[in-house]
Amino acid sequence: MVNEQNELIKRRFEELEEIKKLGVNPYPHRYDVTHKAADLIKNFTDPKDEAETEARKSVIVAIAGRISAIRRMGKATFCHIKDDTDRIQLYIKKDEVGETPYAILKMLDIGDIIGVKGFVFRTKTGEISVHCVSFELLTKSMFPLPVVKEEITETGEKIVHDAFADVELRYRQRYIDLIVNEGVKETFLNRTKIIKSIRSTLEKYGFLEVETPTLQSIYGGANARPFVTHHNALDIPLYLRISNELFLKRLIVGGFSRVFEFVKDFRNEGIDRTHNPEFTQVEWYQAYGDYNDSMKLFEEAVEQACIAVHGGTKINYQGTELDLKAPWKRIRMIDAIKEKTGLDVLSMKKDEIILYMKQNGIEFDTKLSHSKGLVIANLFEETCEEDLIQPAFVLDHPIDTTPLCKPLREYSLSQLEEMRKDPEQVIFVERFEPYINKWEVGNAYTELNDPILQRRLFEDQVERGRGGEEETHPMDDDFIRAIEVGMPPTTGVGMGVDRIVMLLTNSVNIRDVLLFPLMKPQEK
RNA sequence: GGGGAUGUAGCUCAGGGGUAGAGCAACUGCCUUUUAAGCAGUGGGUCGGAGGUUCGAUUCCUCCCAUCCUCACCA
Repeated sequence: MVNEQNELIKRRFEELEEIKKLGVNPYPHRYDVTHKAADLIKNFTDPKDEAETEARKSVIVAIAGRISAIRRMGKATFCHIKDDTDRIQLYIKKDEVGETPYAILKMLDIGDIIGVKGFVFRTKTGEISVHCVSFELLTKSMFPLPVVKEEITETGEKIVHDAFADVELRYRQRYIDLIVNEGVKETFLNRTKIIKSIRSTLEKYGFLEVETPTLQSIYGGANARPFVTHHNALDIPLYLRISNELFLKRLIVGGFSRVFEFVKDFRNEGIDRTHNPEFTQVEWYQAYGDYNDSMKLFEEAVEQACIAVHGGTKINYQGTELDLKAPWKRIRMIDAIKEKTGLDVLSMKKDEIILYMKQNGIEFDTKLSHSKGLVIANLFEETCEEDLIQPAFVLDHPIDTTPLCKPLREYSLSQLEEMRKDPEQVIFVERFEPYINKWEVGNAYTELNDPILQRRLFEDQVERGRGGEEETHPMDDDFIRAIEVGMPPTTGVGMGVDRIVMLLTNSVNIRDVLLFPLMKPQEK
């Protein structure tokens, strides 16, 4: 916000007027850039002799960027400009650029964008620099930027002085954060690399990128509270998607055999280090495959993304060594519980499991106590998740945890009917959740394509919703019709892109990997 | 939602019941190979907001706001 009263800003307005008086447009239309800072530095070689030094002076480059530091020494000035590749030092002499340009130079500030022409040389102190023959103001900056200084010690260590550290301002004014803070831009370059890599892995296997609605009249595909909005012309409520799962499955019904989509999902829930109300997932669906196929593709996509960013599969996340090399460990949920607690939950009654949890001080959600499957899932989360550091797939979840997944293939049809009638029997489904560093980084199924069972599971969800559970799946008749038309055997995956990016960029907070994380609006 | 921490100049921070201080940035002057440039000087703050206690509050108290950490919720 420009506060006219601020002395520093007032000063810049005065300078702007003086610059205009000198006949200079502080906001010209274009500039021909011939080189980038990183290339100039990378390609520089020291001249062999005097003659070559002289010859170099006629090799003129044009470069543009934002002034990040300026050192005036009377009739000569050094400054650093930053373009999108690197920063480079400029050397400008009064008797070479002329009286008026030098007067303009005196009025330039950190933050202004300039274009310069000159030749590349190495200074006495060894820094590759551009010796300017002319320069042009390209954009006057009216807002004083934080001044971040870098010091290179004798040992080559880089010390950053007075970094722009206020996290709130960094997130709210990301443009400033990107300009002045070292490493921020790199995180987002890596984010793009990761997404590109995942996309290319999927395309390698013939997946087609598609687009499905963000505004939905029935939300679904996950258990979460949605954002509600309203369409004026139709006078109906609409929901921002919590998932695109049901639409991608409709496309499989429609005859696409492999589809994927990177999407923003919106969930009206709490905000913390790993949750933002809007977040990015990539979901993919593969006809004729099962969850084993999805596991292979998932671990390959993450492994490749890691290689794209780090050149290898080993990373250090906040002090934890992780190896993302495929294949990852696979473990059934009930085996994980047995490994950790020694319990064989299948042979225990629901109430025995609950009693065990109470006796052992294990956090227990009483809202879920009506179902043995949910109690088992609850026990798993409270006891096993904390050990899932290295990448692992946790397989075969209780059916009550999701209405969209197919039961294990080992059950016969009649067996399933029997099991449904007995509340002490738990039906498991072909679902897996990949874990890295204790985080769920995705969710996948052998997709349910039995329309009768699908309808029944939705009805169960609606029933549970009436019973007080807050986040149950709504009925979606059109989706059931699509399943009735016939969806081939299919497997599908959702991957939490933001969490993958956090892991691969060593970021502590999801906000560090979102360019513009949600912030409360500011007063005034 | 509970607990803890923080909020002082454009930035990074110190201070502390008597209306504020440093470094960088800004401004003036000197300086034609400097680099956290240097030297000399100058200006800049309703100390997050609202109340209260007090002769007096930026400092103590209460409430509010924002941010961070943490727990809960969100599988």
